[in-house]
Amino acid sequence: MGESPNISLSELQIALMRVLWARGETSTAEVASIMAQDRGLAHTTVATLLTRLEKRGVVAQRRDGRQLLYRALVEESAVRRSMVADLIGSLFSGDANALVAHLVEESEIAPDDLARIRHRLAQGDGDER
Amino acid sequence: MGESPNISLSELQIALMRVLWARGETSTAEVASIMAQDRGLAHTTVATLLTRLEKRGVVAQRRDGRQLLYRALVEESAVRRSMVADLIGSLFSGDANALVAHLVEESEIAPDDLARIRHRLAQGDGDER
DNA sequence: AGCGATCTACTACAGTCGTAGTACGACAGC
DNA sequence: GCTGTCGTACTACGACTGTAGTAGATCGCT
Repeated sequence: MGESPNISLSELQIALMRVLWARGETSTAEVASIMAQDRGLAHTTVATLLTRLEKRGVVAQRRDGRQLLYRALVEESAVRRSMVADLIGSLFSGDANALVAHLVEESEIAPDDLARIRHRLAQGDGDER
Repeated sequence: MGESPNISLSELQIALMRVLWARGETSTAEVASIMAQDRGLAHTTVATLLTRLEKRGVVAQRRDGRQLLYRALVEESAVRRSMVADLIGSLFSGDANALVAHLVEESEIAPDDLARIRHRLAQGDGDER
């Protein structure tokens, strides 16, 4: 079964998805107005992007009157999983720890945060929100 | 001055770079034979890839007789920095800690590793600022 | 000197991406 | 009912990628 071995999206595509992830089923117009606001994209551009994502199977499209409503078919976590794995595979020789080490070395996170994260995960464990 | 705000490379390009990073100045033939071995690429393909990287300014080319020798102009750490930052920016809303949390949640690293990494970095400390 | 092996340079081509215009159908207001 | 508006569908186009073939220069060997 299973889909989604390799869901890699561009920055822009992720921005689109982010809207769908946040609002669930969303009309082209709505997505377009957000993207227009955020980065001045023409709404035909957004429509094009969305149909492409649909053709790719990462979103589903449903018609409502003459509008199209889009809904994400992949979850954000799946995309994260896939893209992070790709990055680790290509840039860190598959070693996730090396990525964390890199983050600390580049001061993207403070060493203390590691402890904090660890605690948070250790106790709050049954996450799911 | 300054170069390198955004050095984003594809998986394949990284594979090429990896060779250059590992061996320093390397002839097309050498890179090509490695890539042929690793993923069956024709060596004209590799040559094309290398010239493209050169045009992009990420590697430098030097002629030795009729051969071309290539050398990386960007360091692996710079690419890591840039690509990891991009990923965090687009997929984790700029929150590096969220990336680490993701790694632990997806069991890409064990919680204990965080402590281990922290220790390693704490003592070997090369913190810069 | 000629021939084959090498190597680079140039060209090709399909696929994706970012970006958007144009064409056309439908709906709402006058 | 006609007209402007809104929305989708189709087309476009240049850049970049992955992939490689062909042409042409060269070098070494017999």
